[in-house]
Amino acid sequence: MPELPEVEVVRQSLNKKIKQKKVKKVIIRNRNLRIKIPLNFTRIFKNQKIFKVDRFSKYLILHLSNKNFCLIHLGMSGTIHLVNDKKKNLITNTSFYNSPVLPKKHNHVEIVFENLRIIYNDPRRFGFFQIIKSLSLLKKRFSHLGPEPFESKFDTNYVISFFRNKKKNIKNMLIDQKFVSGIGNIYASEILFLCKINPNKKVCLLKRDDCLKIIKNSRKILFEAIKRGGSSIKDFKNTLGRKGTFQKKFNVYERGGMNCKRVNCSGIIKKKTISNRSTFFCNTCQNT
DNA sequence: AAGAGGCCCTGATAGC
DNA sequence: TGCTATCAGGGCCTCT
Repeated sequence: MPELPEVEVVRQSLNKKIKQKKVKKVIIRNRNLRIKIPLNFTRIFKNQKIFKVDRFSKYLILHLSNKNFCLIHLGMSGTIHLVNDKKKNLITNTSFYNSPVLPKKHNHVEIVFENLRIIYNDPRRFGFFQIIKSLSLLKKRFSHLGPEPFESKFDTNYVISFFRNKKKNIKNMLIDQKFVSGIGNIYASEILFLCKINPNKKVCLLKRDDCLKIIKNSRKILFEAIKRGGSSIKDFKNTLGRKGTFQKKFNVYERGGMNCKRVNCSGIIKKKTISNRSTFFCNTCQNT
């Protein structure tokens, strides 16, 4: 579910709440995630301070005072809930996907602090926790990933040379984390709409100007999405939880059959499955 | 060897 | 009301 902007919103919220806090204990409710939580997992956290909460791409990184790093990936359905233990069961000012009511099913991990705990919930179990022992191993862990859109390394030279001789379509390329990290299925469609590039276009056919637009609009979309607290697709019944509002700004995603929002364009938004992922685009202004 | 497709898993929704 | 089929924001593995 979460792409870079949603993970960043969670990071900001977590960092605010648990930075410099000492872990009292970790409770494993269900070890079964994409990577099974190891038996020694709780021991590594015991009495450690969380230096800070970082992020790379769609991965959260907890910096522990014993120099270990804890990666958290939310997969498709992972959510992190902050619970204020002082006021029993009241969820505090929460991070991104929180509902004001604590989920009863699919809680996997609880990290307990003084008067506060975070609860990881994940119905589909595509997310995971992973301990990384050192900074060099952390770098190694991410070595297969391309730069984030915001990095200066993600420039025209990089994009042009990456696209050379590649027959992949641009939609699949944008969600390929080896090319660029953090863009997922929603934002790929939104970025290409701003670029006026057809998602089926083979990347080797893109011009220098197209590459420039891709860089510019990737940054623009992700930046705007973060600013608006991310995108919330499914509307939960509870309305008190804090949600993102960027879904209101979608030009194409989930707008199949509707009119194109671009001024002076009379096109209709099409939904097309590309490599088993739904893709949305305007059949008129994204015709190149 | 690049690129497409299947699969991991549960829940919500649509259609009968 | 209850069945079945389809789909969902990620990433890894396998096959061609």
